[in-house]
Amino acid sequence: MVKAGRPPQDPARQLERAHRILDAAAGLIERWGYDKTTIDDVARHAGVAKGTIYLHWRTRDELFAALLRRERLSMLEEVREQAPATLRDLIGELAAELVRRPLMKAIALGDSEVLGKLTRQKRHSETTPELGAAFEAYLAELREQGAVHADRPAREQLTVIGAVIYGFLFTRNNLPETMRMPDDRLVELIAETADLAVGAGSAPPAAASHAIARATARYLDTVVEIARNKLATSLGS
Amino acid sequence: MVKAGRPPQDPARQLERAHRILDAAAGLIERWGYDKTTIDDVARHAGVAKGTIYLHWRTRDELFAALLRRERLSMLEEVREQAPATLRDLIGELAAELVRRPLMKAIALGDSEVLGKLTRQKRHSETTPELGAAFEAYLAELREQGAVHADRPAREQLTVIGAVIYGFLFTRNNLPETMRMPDDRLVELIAETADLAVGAGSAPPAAASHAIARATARYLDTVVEIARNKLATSLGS
DNA sequence: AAATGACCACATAATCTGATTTGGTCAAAT
DNA sequence: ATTTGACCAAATCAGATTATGTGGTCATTT
Repeated sequence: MVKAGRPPQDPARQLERAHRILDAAAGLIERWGYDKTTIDDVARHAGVAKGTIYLHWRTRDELFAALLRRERLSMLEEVREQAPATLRDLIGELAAELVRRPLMKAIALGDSEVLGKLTRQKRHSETTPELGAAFEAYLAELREQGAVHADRPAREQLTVIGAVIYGFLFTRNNLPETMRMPDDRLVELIAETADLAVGAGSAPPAAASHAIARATARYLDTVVEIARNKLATSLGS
Repeated sequence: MVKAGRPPQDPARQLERAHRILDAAAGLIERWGYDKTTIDDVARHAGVAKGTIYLHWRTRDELFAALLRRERLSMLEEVREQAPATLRDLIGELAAELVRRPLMKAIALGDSEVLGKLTRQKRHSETTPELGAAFEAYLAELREQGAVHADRPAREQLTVIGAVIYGFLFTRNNLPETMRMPDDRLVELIAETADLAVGAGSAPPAAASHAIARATARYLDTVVEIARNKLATSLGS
C-alpha cells in the first residue's frame, strides 16, 4: 500500500501561475518602482506564498528579467500583428508600443524612478546583441531594395534610429504640459523623422514594395522568435 | 591734510577680473561639477580674495548664472562668425559648438554630474522664452521662403529639432566606445536629420537662397544681442 | 575707494547605533 | 510532489551625534 501523496501539478497551471506572478510584479513595479517592490508584495498580490515565487525564479533579479522579457515579447508580437509593410511603419508601430508600455519606456529611457538601482545596469540593447544584429541584417535587405540610403554603414543607421526615438521620447517627458503633442502625433513624427533620416532620398521602386514587406515580416518573425526563446529561458520551461 | 586713499580702479580692469574669475569657475566646474566647486577654490584659482568675488556677484548662483550666460554668448558669437547660410548649416554649427563645450552640453542634457543640485532647476530653454520666440520667428521666415515644411506648426518643428539634437548628443554618451562615430560625423548627422525632418521636401527655390541667408544672419544677430544683454546684466555693468 | 581674509552661522558630510525590512531558505504540512 | 509561511542573516533605514566644509559678511588694511 502506497501513500496517496499529492498528485503532480499540471504544467499548464504552473505556467499560468508564473504569469500571474509576473502580472502582479508588473503592476507593482509600474506603480512603486523596482526598489520599493518587495517579493512579499508580489506574492500577496499574486495570491501565492513567497516560497512559491522561488520555485519559479532563483532571485529577485531573475523574476524581473523574466518580466522584462515577457513584456518585450508581447510588444514585438503586437507589432507583428499590425503587419507593418515598410521601415517607416515598423518604426511607427514600435514607437507606439513604447509610448503605451510604461515598463518598456522606462527601460528605453533608463528611468531611475522606475528601475531603481538597476538603472546603471546593462542597457537592454547591449544585453541582446542578437536583436541588434537582426535589425542590421534587415537594414541590409532594405538597402538592396533601394529602401534605405545605400552609401552609409548600417551600424550608423541603427544609431540614428535609436537617437531619434530616444530624443523624442525623452524630451516629451520633460516638456511643459502645454507644449505636449498627442501620442499619435508624436509617434508619427518619430516614424517620419527616422525614415527620412535613414531612407533613400527617393521612394523605392514600386516593384520592391512586396519584397520590402516580406523582409519586414521576416525581421519581425526573427526577433519574435529570439524574444520567445529568451522568455522561455526565464520561465524555466 | 587728507589721507591719500586708494585711487578708483579702472572699470576695464574690473571687467577683466570678472572674466578671470569666470574662467577659474568654468575650469573647476567642468572638472569637479557644481556641487564640489567652492567659492574659495574659485577665488584661489582666480588669484583674488573671496570677498572680491562678492564685489561682483551677490551669491554663488549669480556667479554661475553669469558663467553660463557668458558661455552661451560665446557660443552664439562663434556660430555667427561661421556665417551659416541655411537652416541646416545653422543647426550644424550649433551642434558643433555644443559638442565642443562641456558646460553647454551639460546644460543641454541636464547632466547632474556637472550641474549637481541645479539639475532639476529651470531648463535653460524655459529660462529665456525670448530665444525660443526668436527661433520660431526665424522658422516663420524660412517658411515664407519655402525652406521649411509649410503646413505644420513652428512650435512642433522646434520640438523636433530639439529632440533630434538631444537624442544624438545623449545616446552618444552612453554608447560603447567601439560604436562611437567621430565628432564631425555626429554633427553632420544631427544637421542632416533635423533638416530633413523640418525642411520642405524639395530644395527651396534658388532665388530664395539669399533671403534665407539674410534671415539666418538676422536670427543670429538677434539672439547674440539677447545673450549679450543677459550677460551684461549678470556682470553688473 | 577697493580689496582682503579672518570669522561665523549654517548646511552638508561622516559615523554610529538600534530598529526594521527583506531576500532567500527549509522543515513541516498537504 | 507541491506548497507554504515562520525563520534568519544581511541589508536598509531612521535618528542622533559629531565633524567638517562653505557661503556670505565686515572690520581692517592698503
